[in-house]
Amino acid sequence: MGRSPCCDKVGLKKGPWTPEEDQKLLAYIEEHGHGSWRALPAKAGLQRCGKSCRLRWTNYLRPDIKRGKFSLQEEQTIIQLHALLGNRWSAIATHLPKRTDNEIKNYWNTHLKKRLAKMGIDPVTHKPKNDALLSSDGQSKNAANLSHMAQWESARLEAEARLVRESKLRSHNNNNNNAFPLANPPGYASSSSVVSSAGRNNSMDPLKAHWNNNSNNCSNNNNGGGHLESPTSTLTFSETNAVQPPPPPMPSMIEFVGSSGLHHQHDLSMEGTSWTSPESFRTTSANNVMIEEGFTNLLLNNSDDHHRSLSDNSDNGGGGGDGSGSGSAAGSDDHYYEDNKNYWNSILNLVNSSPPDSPMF
DNA sequence: AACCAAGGCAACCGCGTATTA
DNA sequence: ATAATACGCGGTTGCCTTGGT
Repeated sequence: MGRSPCCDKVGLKKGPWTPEEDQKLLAYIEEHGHGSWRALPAKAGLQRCGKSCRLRWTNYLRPDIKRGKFSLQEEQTIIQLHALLGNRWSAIATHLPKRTDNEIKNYWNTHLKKRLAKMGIDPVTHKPKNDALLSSDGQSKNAANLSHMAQWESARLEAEARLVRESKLRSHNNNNNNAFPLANPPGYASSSSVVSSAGRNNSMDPLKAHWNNNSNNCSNNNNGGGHLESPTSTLTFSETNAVQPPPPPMPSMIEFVGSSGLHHQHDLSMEGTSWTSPESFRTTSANNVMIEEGFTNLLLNNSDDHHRSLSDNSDNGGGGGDGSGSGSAAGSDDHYYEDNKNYWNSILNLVNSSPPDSPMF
C-alpha cells in the first residue's frame, strides 16, 4: 500500500551515472547478485536509491543486452505484439530477449509509432485512422473485439504470472540452493524473465505445446470447426503437476466456442476460434487481427512486392491511408483470410521461437 | 560559426500489486 | 485482516546529439 520512500531521501544522487558508479554496481552484482535492491546501494557504496540501481542494471549494465539498431524482424515482432498486447512493454520485451522494455518503449515512441501514424494507422488500435468507413460492415466491431482480446490476454498474463510465481515458490522449496539470481544464467533476469525461470517448465510449456498443437491442427485445416481452446483455457487447467492456480482474475468463465460461429466455411488458421468473455461476448478473432496485420506488413514491407495480400487488393487504394480494404466486402474476403492466416502464422512463429521462460506463452 | 528545433535516449516518477510483518 | 514495505511497470521528463537555417 504505502509507497516506497527510497528515492525521497536526501543526499542520494540522481541523474546520469558515472563510469565509477557503473563499475561499483557491476562489481557488486557480479560478486553478490543484486539481492535486495533497497539494501544494495549501501552495500555497494553507492549514493543512489535502490530503484535507480535496479534501473541502471536492467536497462544498461546487464551483460546480455543488445544495443544498436533494431532489425526488421525485431520491428515486426514489436508491432505485432503491440497490436496484441498494447503498451505491455515488459511482455513484449520477453520476445526480444536482448532488448529491454525501456529500449523497446523508446523505439516504439520515437520510431514505430510515428511511422504508423504517418501511414494513417492509429498506433494505438493499429487500425487505419479513417476507420469510420469500416463500421458499416462490422469491422469496427471487430476492432473493438481485438481490444477485448487484448484485455483478455492481459488477464491471462496476470494469471500466468501468478502461476509461475507459485511454481517458482514450490521449486524453490524443493531445491533451495539458489543463493543468488546470478547463479542461474543471470539473465540477471530481466525483470520479467526472473519470474519465469523456475515454474515455467511445469506450467507454461504445456500451454505452449497446446497452442502449437492447435496451430498445427489449424494449418491442416480443412476440417473446419475444430474446437480450439485458448491458451488460457489450457493454462486453466489441465496442468497437473503445477500448483493449481487460483482462478484467473478476469474470467469467471472463459470458454471457447466451437465453430458454430460465423466463419467456419473458410480456410483459416484459426478457423472456428471464438473468444467468449464473461459477458458472453462472442466473435471470431479472425478478422480482428487481419486488418492490423495487413497494415503491419504494409508498414514493414512498404515497398515489398511480395506482400501479395495487400498489393493484390489493388482497389484498396493501396496506401496505408485509406487501405484497410474497407469495402473488401465479398470479393476480397479471400485476401482477408489469407492475411489473417499469415498473421496467425507469424504470431505462432513468435510463440515457437519465444524463449522458454517467456511469461507470455 | 552560431543558433534553434527536432530527435533520441537514459533516467526519474508515481502507481499498482505482491509480499511480509 | 490490515498496514507497511518492496518491487516492477509504464508514462514522462530532461539532457544530449544531430540536422537545418
